[in-house]
Amino acid sequence: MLDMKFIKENVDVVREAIKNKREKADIDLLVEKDNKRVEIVKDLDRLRAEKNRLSKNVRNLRKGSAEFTDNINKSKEIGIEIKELERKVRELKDEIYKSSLWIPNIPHSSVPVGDATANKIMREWGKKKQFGFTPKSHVDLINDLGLIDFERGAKISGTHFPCYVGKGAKLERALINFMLDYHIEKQGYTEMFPPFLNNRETLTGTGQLPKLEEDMYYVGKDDMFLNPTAEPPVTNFHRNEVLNEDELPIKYTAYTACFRREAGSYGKETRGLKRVHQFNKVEMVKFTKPNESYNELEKLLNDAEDILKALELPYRIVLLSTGDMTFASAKTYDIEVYAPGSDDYLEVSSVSNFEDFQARRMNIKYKSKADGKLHLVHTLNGSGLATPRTFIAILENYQLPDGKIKIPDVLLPYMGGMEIIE
RNA sequence: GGAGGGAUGGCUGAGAGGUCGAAAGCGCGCGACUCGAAAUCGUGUUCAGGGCAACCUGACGAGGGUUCGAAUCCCUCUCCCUCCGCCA
Repeated sequence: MLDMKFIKENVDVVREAIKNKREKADIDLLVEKDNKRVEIVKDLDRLRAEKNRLSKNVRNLRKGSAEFTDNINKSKEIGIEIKELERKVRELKDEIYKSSLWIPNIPHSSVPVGDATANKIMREWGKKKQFGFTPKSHVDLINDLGLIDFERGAKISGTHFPCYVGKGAKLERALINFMLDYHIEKQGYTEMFPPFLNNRETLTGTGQLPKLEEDMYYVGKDDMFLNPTAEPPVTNFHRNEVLNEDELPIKYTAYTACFRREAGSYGKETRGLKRVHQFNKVEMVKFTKPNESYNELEKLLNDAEDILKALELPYRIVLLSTGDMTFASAKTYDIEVYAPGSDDYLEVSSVSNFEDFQARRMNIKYKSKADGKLHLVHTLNGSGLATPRTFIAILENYQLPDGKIKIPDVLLPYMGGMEIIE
């Protein structure tokens, strides 16, 4: 959510952002409504002031006197008028609030304008491995080695709900634990293990709602949603709080299962692990002071990259264009890992600065020592990393000529001594 | 699911129809003391809207009601806590 004052003073900037982000929102109607609101509030304030004067004065009047009854009658009349205006203001505020939830965040000036083709590759890391043979796809490796049972996963739940088995399950768990430990021990994040079900307020706070309601799994009986990423529960941890400036930046990391309908996004990614309804992800979330958030964004990106470096997987950093980034983000980097089996780059992480967009929705502030006032914090998050495509990258990059998989060195302690998956 | 208790400023916690935006303590800011710090003393410190200065208005979980006047009385809802039951 944007500040209404800012919107009114920068209508063109907001309009441009809506256009560049391919969103639809009637900014003119919103501004008109808020102007109307202000007009009514002015009338209301005037009436209230008058009524307060009368109420104070009534005690100086002799009970039963003409002035006394006159005062009370006038006060009652004004009271009726006030109630009517209050009702109007409440309605308007409600409409304004609901509309403003559909105004996207404004992209940072460093973000390229355009659709996905305007995305900018910032840098690449690592060397693509040269195989002396034709590398297999992860689907074949998974099936040949029996790491994931897609058919039985579909039997249990439905298609695109993979069921990891045996060494596959172990590798998945190793990956999660390795990433968590890395963020906690090497990068100073505080571990969190949040609930997987989120209420509406939580998902509105981080901006998934109202826009993405159809993309989430909904538990109607309790009006809750399975979390699509750890971002909502972890960021909302501090909803409606005033944070201590000395504690900023606050850094959390959390593993959660993530649930997404992925409606209408099939095509050629119907097989394997590239796009699934339930997957595992380790997420990092930061709360920072406003002037530090872009510096923290770069650090967050580096923290995510460190995981791929430790796993020795080649990747590249992509700066997303205005049309490709999410509703709430001001600037987003994607990290794409190289998968030789399909000779393709796969998105494994998305690292974003939301500035104060989410904080305003969630009402998260800190008290500044500089001016003694409350200010909204900036929130950031990044995956570190999503496991399915990391899993793919490990299999495809670490496959041996005989179809076995060599375990990356950093995962060895988590694999109970297993060095080769066969 | 049943029975009680509660929701007040950054935090803890008083207040029980007008003198309450709200005692006190903590925290924080500023000043004094100090080589410096701690401690101590003094002093300041809620948030939001409108003019954007004086000032006006609103907010004591949310909404509604009673009253000239509500943090304070009544109703509805939400959330939290305790006990019992149920499930694990």
